[in-house]
Amino acid sequence: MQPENESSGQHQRSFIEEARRGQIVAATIETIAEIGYAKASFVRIAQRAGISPGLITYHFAKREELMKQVMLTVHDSMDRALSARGEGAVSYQAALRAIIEGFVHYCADHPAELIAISQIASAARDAETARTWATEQNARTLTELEEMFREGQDVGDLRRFDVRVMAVSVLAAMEATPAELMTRPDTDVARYARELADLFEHAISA
Amino acid sequence: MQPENESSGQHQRSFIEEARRGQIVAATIETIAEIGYAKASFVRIAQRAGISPGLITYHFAKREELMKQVMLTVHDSMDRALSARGEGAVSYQAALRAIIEGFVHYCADHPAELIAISQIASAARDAETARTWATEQNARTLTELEEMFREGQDVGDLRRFDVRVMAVSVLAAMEATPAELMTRPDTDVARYARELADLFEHAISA
Amino acid sequence: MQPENESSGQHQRSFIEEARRGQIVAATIETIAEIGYAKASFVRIAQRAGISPGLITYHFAKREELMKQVMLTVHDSMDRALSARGEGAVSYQAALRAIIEGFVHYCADHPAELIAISQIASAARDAETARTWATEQNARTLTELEEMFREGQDVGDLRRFDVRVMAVSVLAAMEATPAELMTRPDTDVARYARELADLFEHAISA
Amino acid sequence: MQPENESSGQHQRSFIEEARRGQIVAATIETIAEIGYAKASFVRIAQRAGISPGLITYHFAKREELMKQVMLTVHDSMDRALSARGEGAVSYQAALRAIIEGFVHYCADHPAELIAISQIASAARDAETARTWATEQNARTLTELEEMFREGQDVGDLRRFDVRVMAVSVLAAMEATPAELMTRPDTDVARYARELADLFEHAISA
DNA sequence: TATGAATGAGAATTCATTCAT
DNA sequence: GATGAATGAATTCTCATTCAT
Repeated sequence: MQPENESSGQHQRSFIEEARRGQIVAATIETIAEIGYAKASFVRIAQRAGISPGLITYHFAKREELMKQVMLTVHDSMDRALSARGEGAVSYQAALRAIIEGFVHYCADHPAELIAISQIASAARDAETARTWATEQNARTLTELEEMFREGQDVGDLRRFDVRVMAVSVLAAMEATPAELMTRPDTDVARYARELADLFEHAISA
Repeated sequence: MQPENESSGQHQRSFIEEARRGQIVAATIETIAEIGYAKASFVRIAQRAGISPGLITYHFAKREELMKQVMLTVHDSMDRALSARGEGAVSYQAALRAIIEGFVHYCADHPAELIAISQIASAARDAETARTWATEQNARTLTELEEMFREGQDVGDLRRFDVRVMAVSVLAAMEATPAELMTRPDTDVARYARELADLFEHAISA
Repeated sequence: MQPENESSGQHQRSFIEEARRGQIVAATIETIAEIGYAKASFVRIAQRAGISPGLITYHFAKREELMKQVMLTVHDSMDRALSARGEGAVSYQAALRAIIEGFVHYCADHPAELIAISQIASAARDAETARTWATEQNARTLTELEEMFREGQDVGDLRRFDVRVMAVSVLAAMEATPAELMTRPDTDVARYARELADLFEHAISA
Repeated sequence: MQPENESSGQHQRSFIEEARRGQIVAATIETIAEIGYAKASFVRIAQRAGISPGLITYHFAKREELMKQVMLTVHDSMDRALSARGEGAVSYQAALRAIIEGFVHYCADHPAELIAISQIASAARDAETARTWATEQNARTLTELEEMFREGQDVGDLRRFDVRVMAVSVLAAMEATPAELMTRPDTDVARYARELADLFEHAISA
């Protein structure tokens, strides 16, 4: 059992512990990407990490905790990557383009991460909290997109359309990217990103 | 001995056998929709169908085969529903609209089916062939869409865009529908369908 | 998974199922008696019963259920043995004597059963419900003894003493019997029973 | 290397070592009393003591040794408490009363200790030697009681009864006290002690 | 055809104990 | 003396699949 600080909740982690957790998370991502969530047992993950299965439980009290950490880690990494691009967009069209192109490029650069979180998100087994978190995260993203579209409509930059439908479709199209890039590894990523942004630029503009 | 239900042998099925298979498939769909793929064990499915677990194996040599049959059955049902609407479209825009609206309405009318196939498609456990088949089916659908778009561009009805990106996005947006309808049960389906079609009409038109 | 009838709760058991359950309960009693509760794993119990460990889970959904069934089975057997003796006691002293002597003789005849339930009752692991049930059963027994003593006092047959203390002590003394008989296998059981009854006859009589 | 803490070697313990052992024993008692023997892992005990799990093994070569030390410590504490009361008993009845009342009051004053040793005594896991020692200790106590009763009978102060049965029953009734006090926290301890002593005074007197 | 008892190969999880630091 | 990361064996439980009936 891990010395989880019951009171405050967080338990100050040592350097070595943080490193192990990172290593385990990385091994989990790779394993899921390679053999799929359902076959990604602790034994398999541990083999890849070169540790004993028990050590995973030592660092992550439950399988759920590990999976949630994978989610958090990947989303965090993605957020950092996207926020860099998002700065300084001069129009609603440009802002959406930044989001879409940023996401596509992130997918191209981190395929395993994307596969992992998508599989965890749709896994039924020992991923309840991770899935819940992902759902909430998704809801937040949708709300932000809706808000952006609504603003654009209010100032007259965007045509009148159902902002919810648009937001859902944009997100769906972005999330289809990893599978597409995996299916067709020769895809010209920059072009794909540009075309996807073009598509929705036409869809939102008057 | 069992009926050989593999590819080559094919084995002419009796009426009662066909009926049982249909019953089992239906019970599988309901079970997955209700408790999720991971918990949909043979015992659970058999309970719902009112039969013994052994009988499932008798009719479907492997779990995979059952799941693949679920996929085939649902897609077949969906194809029949869509082809009815698709007839007599007078433009590429109208044809796409027929597909999109048909799909959305199908989702609203058959939620369990959609949940089932989406869970099977993203399950790694004992769904290899089903997933492979779904992937191929997806590829066929994409190709058809691409072809349609290309024709529209060639005759000058549609603007120049990357037909692959468009096809992937259309499919992704459609497949996001079931989750959206589940999350927001009060959605006005007809309006959602119309708006989604509008979106892509703007995206493809010059 | 076992076809546990969720609605009514009970699930009509077949003859063969009942037989297996009985066999597993018997093997559990023997195993606990021999190597102790904590070492009585499913593997050990199954070995003794000559079945596979999985079969135990098949018949008893949780370890707890098995342990509770052991409790119920033993108490039921004991009740049948005691009620035979209890009939026709002509005084409060005689009634208590019947209980005490009956219990002691049962201990002598079924040592393994007694060891098993005592270990389960004091086990912390996967015996929550069984322990709870035993506690309640104990409480009921104590209440019955108290009631009997109170009546005897009211009619003037018994001296005035704290009925609770007496009930607790009688029960404790009886439950100490199995360990004593185990420690000293040469004990003259009939004499032991008689002496124990004598002891409490002196204790309760004026 | 560790301090040899086995029988023969014995190893003169330093002050700090003695202090640590005492601290660990105390933490063990508290932990078992609070969460039960089965859940009282080294990690839990160490948390309560504010030390690392490894340190427990450092001071107690095996888990068994720790549990035995708990037994020894509690019994020692109890012996000191009882011997104070036992001085100056002027009759066999008075001597027995001193023992019984002393024990009951000790139970009321040190509930955690009693819970701990009773759980250890009935635990099968890693408590073999502790249990063995407790059994022997019990045997010694029984022998002393028997001896006392025999003397009383020889001088004619006590009636003729089976001294073994009486000793076993007295001990059993005493050992039932902690559970009773736990079940009924409002019990008047002094009264309970007096009544229990009364009970056996009647049982042994002519 | 159909049953359902039985198997056996995993799965996650727990934890005393070890050992490099 | 003390730490705490790491191990590895053991545990219960799940379930597709088999097979005697």
